[in-house]
Amino acid sequence: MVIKRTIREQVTREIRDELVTGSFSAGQVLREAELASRYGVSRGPIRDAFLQLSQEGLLAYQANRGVTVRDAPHPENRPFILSLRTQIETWCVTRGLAALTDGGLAAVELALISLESSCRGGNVAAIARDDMAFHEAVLIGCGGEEFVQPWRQLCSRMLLAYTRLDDYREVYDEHAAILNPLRARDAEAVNDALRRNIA
Amino acid sequence: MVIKRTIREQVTREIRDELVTGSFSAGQVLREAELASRYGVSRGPIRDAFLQLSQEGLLAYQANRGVTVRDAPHPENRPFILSLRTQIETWCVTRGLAALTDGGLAAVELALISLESSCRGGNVAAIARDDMAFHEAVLIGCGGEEFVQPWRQLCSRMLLAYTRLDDYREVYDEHAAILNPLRARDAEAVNDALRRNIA
DNA sequence: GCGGGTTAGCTTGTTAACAATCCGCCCCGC
DNA sequence: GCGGGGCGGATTGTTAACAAGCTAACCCGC
Repeated sequence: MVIKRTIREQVTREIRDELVTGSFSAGQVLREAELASRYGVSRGPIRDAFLQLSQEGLLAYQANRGVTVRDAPHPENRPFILSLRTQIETWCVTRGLAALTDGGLAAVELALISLESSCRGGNVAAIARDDMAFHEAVLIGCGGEEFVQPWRQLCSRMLLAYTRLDDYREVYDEHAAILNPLRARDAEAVNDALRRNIA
Repeated sequence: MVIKRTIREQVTREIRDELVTGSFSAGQVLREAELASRYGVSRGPIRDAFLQLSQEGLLAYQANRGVTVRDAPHPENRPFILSLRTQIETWCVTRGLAALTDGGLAAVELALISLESSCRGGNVAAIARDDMAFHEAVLIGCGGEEFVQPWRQLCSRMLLAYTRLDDYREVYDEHAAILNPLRARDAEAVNDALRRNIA
């Protein structure tokens, strides 16, 4: 089944992937018209994507002057950002794991399958996307919908420094280690695995 | 001096104010055309505003089905959200207060003046706006630009439950109590005042 | 009466043209 | 040579028309 998406969503995802894989260099100015012709669409959806990616922290927006590619968070700040991210995930698990439904668990399992396939393929952008999607599935499964948006914002800019891709196998293993205690509803074990994966 | 802004920014602010003051009820569907004619602009900027406010967590966006007004965070989650917010602010102060420039301090002072005026006027939306602007000025003054966006996302949805407005005077006093130790570059005292204000 | 398909309308998504703004360059006066 | 004003190209901001999708009411067969 091919998922029908709006052009804005496709374009946003394309640009985000290019940003994560480093196709654009930090500080570079992105022109609406250029990307519009590259993707074969009009400037409207490109503008929407720029606006959204600015909110995600990947682009910096200035009125009448376009958007520039942002840099990864300052190295000094990264541990703190990861700490906030960890707190959100573990807090949601602690509070909501007991209420995880079979459907929620299935969503996490699907995310892991997709991640495995991406790791095999070695596509950096896909791995980064599936990595986040996995954690997001855990969050939502544990009733943390409220935290998805701020959580995503904390994560996305860190993706500009997504460097742990020397060993794809390890990425998969770490997430598999999260899924197992999840099945057993063992919150403490899940949180330990989460901390190991994020840190 | 009248600040020249783009229509999108004006409209975004107007709608945000209406959301904060409760002009729209949670769950209500907002129609692009209706707001466009109300503000006398075309649908374009309204769409942009919807997209941005969805990212801020005030609206829920569904493709082809428009946006609905979101509710304030679940009461159970609020203390944790406030905790995250407090951590960001105090961490930035601890790390960056020493580097606060005179210009940065002046920005905070200006924000306090604006807040005082809004408290006098009793305009809820303006108070909420200036309240956030004050904290944002502190963040930026302490070199926390990197955290402004996630911080803002944590705050904005809490504004849907902005209920401490029975005593405007107290709002002002609490912020004045933050500014004083800021002048003296006393990080610990600033953080204490911040915690008292946020909690 | 009831269920399913169809259609009409309303709403959002996309496009391309037009307006406003910005930036760099050149020219002119000094 | 140097600084300021303004001109021109390029880019973003806004608009209105058009396309696509969803919703709900209606009709028809059973």
